[in-house]
Amino acid sequence: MGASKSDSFSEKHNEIATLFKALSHPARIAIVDYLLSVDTCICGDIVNELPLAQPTISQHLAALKNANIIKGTIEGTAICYCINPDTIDKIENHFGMIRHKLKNKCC
Amino acid sequence: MGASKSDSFSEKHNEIATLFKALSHPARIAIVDYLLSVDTCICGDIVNELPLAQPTISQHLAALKNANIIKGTIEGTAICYCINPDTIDKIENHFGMIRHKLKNKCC
DNA sequence: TTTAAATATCGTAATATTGCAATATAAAAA
DNA sequence: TTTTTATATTGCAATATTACGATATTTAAA
Repeated sequence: MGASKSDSFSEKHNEIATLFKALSHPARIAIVDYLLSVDTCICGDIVNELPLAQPTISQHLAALKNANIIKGTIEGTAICYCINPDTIDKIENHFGMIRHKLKNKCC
Repeated sequence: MGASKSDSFSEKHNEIATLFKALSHPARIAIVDYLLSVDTCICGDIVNELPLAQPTISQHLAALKNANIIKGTIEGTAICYCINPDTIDKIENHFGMIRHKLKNKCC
Protein backbone atom coordinates (compact mmCIF):
# COMPACT_ATOMS: atom_id res chain seq x y z
CA MET A 1 0.00 0.00 0.00
CA GLY A 2 0.91 3.64 0.31
CA ALA A 3 -2.27 5.34 -0.78
CA SER A 4 -4.09 7.39 1.80
CA LYS A 5 -7.02 5.44 3.27
CA SER A 6 -9.46 8.33 2.91
CA ASP A 7 -12.44 5.96 2.80
CA SER A 8 -11.75 5.09 6.41
CA PHE A 9 -12.30 8.62 7.64
CA SER A 10 -15.33 10.87 7.91
CA GLU A 11 -16.41 13.21 5.14
CA LYS A 12 -15.71 16.14 7.45
CA HIS A 13 -12.18 15.02 8.29
CA ASN A 14 -11.40 14.44 4.65
CA GLU A 15 -12.78 17.81 3.66
CA ILE A 16 -10.72 19.72 6.22
CA ALA A 17 -7.59 17.71 5.41
CA THR A 18 -8.06 18.54 1.72
CA LEU A 19 -8.20 22.25 2.49
CA PHE A 20 -5.02 22.06 4.54
CA LYS A 21 -3.30 20.01 1.87
CA ALA A 22 -4.00 22.78 -0.64
CA LEU A 23 -2.17 25.16 1.72
CA SER A 24 0.66 22.78 2.56
CA HIS A 25 3.20 24.08 0.05
CA PRO A 26 5.22 27.30 0.43
CA ALA A 27 4.58 28.28 -3.19
CA ARG A 28 0.84 28.13 -2.60
CA ILE A 29 1.15 30.10 0.64
CA ALA A 30 3.20 32.67 -1.28
CA ILE A 31 0.52 32.85 -3.97
CA VAL A 32 -2.21 33.43 -1.39
CA ASP A 33 -0.02 36.00 0.33
CA TYR A 34 0.57 37.79 -2.95
CA LEU A 35 -3.11 37.85 -3.82
CA LEU A 36 -3.72 39.41 -0.42
CA SER A 37 -0.92 41.94 -0.74
CA VAL A 38 -2.54 43.86 -3.57
CA ASP A 39 -5.74 45.80 -3.42
CA THR A 40 -7.52 44.24 -6.35
CA CYS A 41 -7.72 40.90 -8.03
CA ILE A 42 -4.58 40.05 -9.93
CA CYS A 43 -4.70 39.55 -13.68
CA GLY A 44 -1.63 37.72 -14.92
CA ASP A 45 1.79 38.47 -13.46
CA ILE A 46 1.75 35.83 -10.72
CA VAL A 47 4.38 33.95 -12.73
CA ASN A 48 6.79 36.89 -12.39
CA GLU A 49 6.37 36.94 -8.62
CA LEU A 50 7.62 33.45 -7.88
CA PRO A 51 10.87 31.58 -8.60
CA LEU A 52 9.10 28.76 -10.40
CA ALA A 53 8.46 27.94 -14.04
CA GLN A 54 5.12 28.82 -15.57
CA PRO A 55 3.77 25.26 -15.77
CA THR A 56 4.61 24.70 -12.11
CA ILE A 57 2.75 27.81 -11.04
CA SER A 58 -0.16 26.83 -13.23
CA GLN A 59 -0.29 23.55 -11.31
CA HIS A 60 -0.22 25.27 -7.95
CA LEU A 61 -2.95 27.68 -9.05
CA ALA A 62 -5.03 24.70 -10.18
CA ALA A 63 -4.56 23.08 -6.77
CA LEU A 64 -5.74 26.24 -5.00
CA LYS A 65 -8.64 26.64 -7.40
CA ASN A 66 -9.59 23.00 -6.99
CA ALA A 67 -9.83 23.48 -3.23
CA ASN A 68 -11.89 26.64 -3.76
CA ILE A 69 -9.29 28.74 -1.99
CA ILE A 70 -8.99 31.06 -4.98
CA LYS A 71 -11.32 31.99 -7.79
CA GLY A 72 -10.27 32.75 -11.35
CA THR A 73 -12.07 34.87 -13.91
CA ILE A 74 -11.05 34.87 -17.55
CA GLU A 75 -10.20 38.38 -18.72
CA GLY A 76 -9.04 38.31 -22.30
CA THR A 77 -5.86 36.24 -22.48
CA ALA A 78 -5.19 36.74 -18.80
CA ILE A 79 -6.97 35.27 -15.77
CA CYS A 80 -7.87 37.37 -12.76
CA TYR A 81 -7.40 35.59 -9.48
CA CYS A 82 -8.57 36.42 -6.01
CA ILE A 83 -9.15 34.73 -2.68
CA ASN A 84 -12.46 33.01 -2.01
CA PRO A 85 -13.55 34.38 1.38
CA ASP A 86 -16.07 31.55 1.86
CA THR A 87 -13.32 28.96 2.05
CA ILE A 88 -11.28 31.11 4.42
CA ASP A 89 -14.40 31.26 6.57
CA LYS A 90 -14.69 27.50 6.50
CA ILE A 91 -11.15 27.02 7.75
CA GLU A 92 -11.52 29.73 10.37
CA ASN A 93 -14.70 28.09 11.63
CA HIS A 94 -12.79 24.86 12.07
CA PHE A 95 -10.26 26.64 14.25
CA GLY A 96 -13.10 28.31 16.10
CA MET A 97 -14.34 24.85 16.96
CA ILE A 98 -10.86 23.80 18.09
CA ARG A 99 -10.50 26.94 20.17
CA HIS A 100 -13.88 26.32 21.77
CA LYS A 101 -13.06 22.73 22.68
CA LEU A 102 -9.65 23.73 24.01
CA LYS A 103 -11.31 26.07 26.50
CA ASN A 104 -12.49 23.11 28.56
CA LYS A 105 -9.12 21.45 28.78
CA CYS A 106 -6.28 21.23 31.21
CA CYS A 107 -3.15 21.36 29.05
CA MET B 1 13.71 17.25 -9.85
CA GLY B 2 10.60 16.72 -7.82
CA ALA B 3 11.72 18.01 -4.45
CA SER B 4 9.98 21.05 -3.08
CA LYS B 5 12.10 24.18 -3.63
CA SER B 6 11.67 25.39 -0.05
CA ASP B 7 14.91 27.38 -0.23
CA SER B 8 13.25 29.68 -2.74
CA PHE B 9 10.56 30.79 -0.33
CA SER B 10 10.58 32.89 2.81
CA GLU B 11 11.06 31.42 6.27
CA LYS B 12 7.54 32.53 7.14
CA HIS B 13 5.92 30.88 4.13
CA ASN B 14 7.78 27.66 4.80
CA GLU B 15 6.80 27.66 8.44
CA ILE B 16 3.11 28.12 7.73
CA ALA B 17 3.16 25.56 4.94
CA THR B 18 4.78 23.06 7.31
CA LEU B 19 2.00 23.55 9.85
CA PHE B 20 -0.65 23.00 7.20
CA LYS B 21 1.16 19.96 5.88
CA ALA B 22 1.01 18.42 9.34
CA LEU B 23 -2.76 18.86 9.21
CA SER B 24 -3.17 17.72 5.62
CA HIS B 25 -4.09 14.10 6.29
CA PRO B 26 -7.52 12.89 7.49
CA ALA B 27 -5.92 10.57 10.05
CA ARG B 28 -4.12 13.48 11.65
CA ILE B 29 -7.27 15.60 11.63
CA ALA B 30 -9.06 12.68 13.26
CA ILE B 31 -6.34 12.43 15.92
CA VAL B 32 -6.61 16.15 16.71
CA ASP B 33 -10.38 15.85 16.78
CA TYR B 34 -10.19 12.91 19.16
CA LEU B 35 -7.78 14.69 21.47
CA LEU B 36 -10.24 17.57 21.58
CA SER B 37 -13.27 15.36 22.14
CA VAL B 38 -12.18 14.20 25.58
CA ASP B 39 -11.79 16.36 28.63
CA THR B 40 -8.28 15.40 29.59
CA CYS B 41 -5.09 14.44 27.87
CA ILE B 42 -5.23 10.98 26.39
CA CYS B 43 -2.89 8.28 27.62
CA GLY B 44 -2.68 5.41 25.14
CA ASP B 45 -5.81 4.21 23.33
CA ILE B 46 -5.44 6.42 20.26
CA VAL B 47 -4.57 3.28 18.31
CA ASN B 48 -7.99 1.79 19.11
CA GLU B 49 -9.76 4.88 17.83
CA LEU B 50 -8.52 4.78 14.27
CA PRO B 51 -8.67 2.17 11.47
CA LEU B 52 -4.90 2.15 11.01
CA ALA B 53 -2.11 -0.10 12.22
CA GLN B 54 -0.08 0.91 15.26
CA PRO B 55 3.11 1.84 13.37
CA THR B 56 1.11 4.04 11.01
CA ILE B 57 -0.52 5.92 13.87
CA SER B 58 2.85 6.25 15.55
CA GLN B 59 4.10 7.93 12.38
CA HIS B 60 1.14 10.32 12.25
CA LEU B 61 1.61 11.19 15.91
CA ALA B 62 5.28 11.87 15.24
CA ALA B 63 4.32 14.19 12.38
CA LEU B 64 1.95 16.14 14.63
CA LYS B 65 4.51 16.23 17.43
CA ASN B 66 7.21 17.36 15.02
CA ALA B 67 5.06 20.30 13.97
CA ASN B 68 4.35 21.14 17.63
CA ILE B 69 0.65 20.62 17.12
CA ILE B 70 0.49 18.07 19.92
CA LYS B 71 2.61 17.45 22.98
CA GLY B 72 3.40 14.03 24.44
CA THR B 73 4.32 13.19 28.02
CA ILE B 74 5.67 9.80 28.99
CA GLU B 75 3.50 8.20 31.64
CA GLY B 76 4.74 4.72 32.45
CA THR B 77 4.48 2.58 29.34
CA ALA B 78 1.91 4.90 27.83
CA ILE B 79 2.27 8.41 26.43
CA CYS B 80 -0.20 11.16 27.24
CA TYR B 81 -1.01 13.40 24.32
CA CYS B 82 -2.73 16.73 24.14
CA ILE B 83 -3.04 19.70 21.81
CA ASN B 84 -0.46 22.47 21.98
CA PRO B 85 -2.54 25.66 22.16
CA ASP B 86 0.43 27.84 21.16
CA THR B 87 0.57 26.28 17.71
CA ILE B 88 -3.18 26.59 17.27
CA ASP B 89 -2.73 30.27 18.14
CA LYS B 90 -0.03 30.60 15.52
CA ILE B 91 -2.29 29.20 12.79
CA GLU B 92 -5.24 31.28 13.95
CA ASN B 93 -3.10 34.40 13.83
CA HIS B 94 -2.22 33.61 10.24
CA PHE B 95 -5.91 33.51 9.37
CA GLY B 96 -6.42 36.69 11.34
CA MET B 97 -3.90 38.32 9.02
CA ILE B 98 -5.68 36.90 5.98
CA ARG B 99 -9.03 38.09 7.27
CA HIS B 100 -7.62 41.56 7.92
CA LYS B 101 -6.16 41.86 4.44
CA LEU B 102 -9.36 40.55 2.87
CA LYS B 103 -11.30 43.42 4.46
CA ASN B 104 -9.78 45.88 1.99
CA LYS B 105 -10.64 43.89 -1.08
CA CYS B 106 -13.28 43.86 -3.71
CA CYS B 107 -13.97 40.16 -4.35
C1' DT C 1 14.75 -11.70 36.07
C1' DT C 2 11.16 -12.87 33.03
C1' DT C 3 6.90 -11.36 30.98
C1' DA C 4 3.57 -8.23 29.32
C1' DA C 5 2.24 -3.56 27.53
C1' DA C 6 2.75 0.41 24.85
C1' DT C 7 5.19 2.86 21.58
C1' DA C 8 9.03 3.55 18.19
C1' DT C 9 11.96 2.29 14.35
C1' DC C 10 13.31 -0.27 10.16
C1' DG C 11 12.54 -1.91 5.71
C1' DT C 12 9.94 -1.84 1.83
C1' DA C 13 6.09 -1.50 -1.53
C1' DA C 14 2.48 1.45 -3.38
C1' DT C 15 1.12 5.87 -4.43
C1' DA C 16 1.30 11.01 -4.55
C1' DT C 17 3.62 15.35 -5.17
C1' DT C 18 6.78 18.52 -7.26
C1' DG C 19 9.07 20.60 -11.07
C1' DC C 20 9.93 21.61 -15.73
C1' DA C 21 10.64 21.16 -20.92
C1' DA C 22 7.86 20.65 -24.70
C1' DT C 23 3.68 21.41 -26.53
C1' DA C 24 -1.21 22.70 -26.85
C1' DT C 25 -4.92 26.00 -26.47
C1' DA C 26 -7.30 30.32 -26.59
C1' DA C 27 -8.00 35.09 -27.15
C1' DA C 28 -6.29 39.67 -28.43
C1' DA C 29 -3.45 42.40 -31.48
C1' DA C 30 -1.24 43.31 -35.78
C1' DT D 1 -4.99 35.40 -41.23
C1' DT D 2 -0.75 35.49 -38.82
C1' DT D 3 1.47 36.67 -34.67
C1' DT D 4 1.75 37.47 -29.95
C1' DT D 5 0.51 36.80 -25.20
C1' DA D 6 -1.24 34.23 -21.36
C1' DT D 7 -2.39 30.02 -19.47
C1' DA D 8 -3.12 24.86 -19.52
C1' DT D 9 -1.81 20.14 -20.44
C1' DT D 10 1.29 16.26 -21.26
C1' DG D 11 5.05 13.37 -20.16
C1' DC D 12 8.48 12.19 -17.29
C1' DA D 13 12.13 12.12 -13.63
C1' DA D 14 13.13 13.02 -8.79
C1' DT D 15 11.47 12.98 -4.37
C1' DA D 16 8.05 12.55 -0.57
C1' DT D 17 4.23 10.35 1.73
C1' DT D 18 1.52 6.57 3.32
C1' DA D 19 0.91 2.07 5.16
C1' DC D 20 2.20 -1.99 7.51
C1' DG D 21 4.80 -6.36 8.94
C1' DA D 22 8.64 -7.38 11.57
C1' DT D 23 11.32 -6.06 15.13
C1' DA D 24 13.36 -3.09 18.67
C1' DT D 25 12.89 -0.38 22.80
C1' DT D 26 11.20 0.89 27.17
C1' DT D 27 8.90 0.58 31.40
C1' DA D 28 5.70 -1.71 34.66
C1' DA D 29 4.13 -5.84 36.58
C1' DA D 30 4.65 -10.66 37.97
